[in-house]
Amino acid sequence: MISLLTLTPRPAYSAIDVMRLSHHFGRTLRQVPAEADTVSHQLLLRAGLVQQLAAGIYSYLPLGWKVLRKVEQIIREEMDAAGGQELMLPALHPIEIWEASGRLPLFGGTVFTLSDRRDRGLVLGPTHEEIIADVFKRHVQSYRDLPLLLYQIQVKFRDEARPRGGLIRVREFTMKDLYSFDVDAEGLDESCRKMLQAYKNVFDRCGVPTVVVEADSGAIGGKDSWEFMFLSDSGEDQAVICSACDYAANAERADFRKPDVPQETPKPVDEVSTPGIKAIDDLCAFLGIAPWQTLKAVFYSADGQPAFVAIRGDMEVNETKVRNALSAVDLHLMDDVELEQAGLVAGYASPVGLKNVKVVADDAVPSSPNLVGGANKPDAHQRNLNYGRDWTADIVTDIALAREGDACPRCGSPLTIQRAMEMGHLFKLGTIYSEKMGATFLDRDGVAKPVVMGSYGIGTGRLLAGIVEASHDEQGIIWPSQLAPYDVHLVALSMDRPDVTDACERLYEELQQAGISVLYDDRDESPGVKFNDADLLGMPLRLTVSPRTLDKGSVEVKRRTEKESTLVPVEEAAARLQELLKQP
RNA sequence: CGGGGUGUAGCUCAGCCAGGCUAGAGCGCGUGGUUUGGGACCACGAGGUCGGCGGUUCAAAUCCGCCCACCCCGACCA
Repeated sequence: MISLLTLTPRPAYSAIDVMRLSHHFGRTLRQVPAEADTVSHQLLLRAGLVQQLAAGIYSYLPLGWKVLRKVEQIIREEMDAAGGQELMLPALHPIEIWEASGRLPLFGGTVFTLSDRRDRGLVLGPTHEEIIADVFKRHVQSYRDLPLLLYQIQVKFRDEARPRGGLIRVREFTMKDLYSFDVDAEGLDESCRKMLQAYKNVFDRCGVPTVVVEADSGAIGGKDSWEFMFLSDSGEDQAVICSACDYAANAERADFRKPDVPQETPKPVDEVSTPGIKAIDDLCAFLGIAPWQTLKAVFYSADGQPAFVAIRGDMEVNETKVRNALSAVDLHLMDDVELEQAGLVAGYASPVGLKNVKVVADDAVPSSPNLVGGANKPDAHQRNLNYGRDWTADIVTDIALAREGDACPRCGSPLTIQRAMEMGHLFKLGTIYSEKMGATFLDRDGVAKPVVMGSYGIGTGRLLAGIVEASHDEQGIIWPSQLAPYDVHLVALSMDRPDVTDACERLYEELQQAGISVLYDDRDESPGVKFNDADLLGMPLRLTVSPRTLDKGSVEVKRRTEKESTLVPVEEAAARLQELLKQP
């Protein structure tokens, strides 16, 4: 064994030791920056992990980057364990590939587009299904090559209408996307199961509690999709969760049992004067009836076409369901101008006798007799409207929004609604991309078939925000030990005391020799500053060395998660820390 | 895109309504000194196109107009 003394002295150019806080880049903030609203955003800024450049565009500073890389490493390990193979795809895409898939309009304005010097159209990739399908089709010909799981961890760009919440919703973001390729639906099921487990592992290892919910697949497409949701008030999504069984869904997608209404024989239609009465509540009060006895009309513009949406008065419209029912990209409530152009009278509209307007009715409407609806003229309503007899819809399907207290579609117990952050999303794409992109393989019988695809994403920056949301206290971040930038925060009190600095230097070396990473606060700061920074930065263990502890031949060890500290003899400190690091 | 809010020093903000000296405070930063177990103290100091452009005025951080940026709610969104 070579003695340490025989090693060449450190060359001068490596003299900056960045694990000493005096040299470490990035500073802590005492005050909360005004722009930060959510807890994670505040802590990420205060601890000096990230810095904002523009709306939804962030720099990662050394400490934040270190953690992000650990997050990526966990993801990488779980993807590899599931049989995934990592590759790297371009961020810059020729616009033609997006035109080929026909998906550009679906993304609308959220795709960043640009031109090269020859005026060719390019896209800053918002996601990579098209690109991976292209890679696939050039390399895979046979069913023997399947199943196949390919993934990438890289930057993507989406010009979000509204970035928000620090890292929760950004415009330039790093995302892990894994794409699965299978011969058939059963294969896809299996790949999807693998990913469900892999995702569960990732979030468990990151210390973020998640629930799996049924989701809407939006612009990514496909038949089924699930989201991993972290229930948090800082989230921008709403999760509908059954209070009794395991039903859980994104509010965009959630179903519920609609209350049955008494069946009665249809009565004759009868017009009633309702001056100034427009809202359902007013109508009910005026006529002395309940909301479920009314028919509510809501007007949307769906890709520029007027749509009349009819739903019973005791329910609200779920716009995502309407959008899906109409296969529309853009859906918005009609404004006054659009209403007038379509010849509709807000507050008194009725589907009866309506022409040239697409009518969508909720599926509870046909079984709800004798409803009160508008008369298609001001200040009047009609009683006893009956679906089938008086009017029909172009589409009858579920378009109702699940609300707090509604009955679970599975067990009938009350549903709860909670704010949530979408941590991961799994899509069963099927063959929609492979057909458009010509990604086929030859099956056992030599027949070319479109490959069955799945896509599975995790936003790494958002996950970082979720980790901080899930693990912090009043004082700052509490890193799960597997993600902490350093294992130990070494705090020297009284830097002017040689016994303190000597002990710290020895411990600093000794711990590193033992494979423990150390952030050493060697600054000439007061104890309060150092302790507060240690709490804010959130390393799992704090090791304090001061004249007071050295008088007892000891140093002080404290877990970030605990209030109390313990004195440990200096010579036992390294062993003790090592032991503590092994226990979660 | 609709609604609301905010732009003054690295950060948090006051000053603006009621125009008027070299534009302020706290924190942070630099120098020197005193301190040292939960964001210490003293002294001195550096640091500002008052978001931008235009207008009104003898005079604009302050009043008016246009624009831009950022934040929040909604729409939209993986």
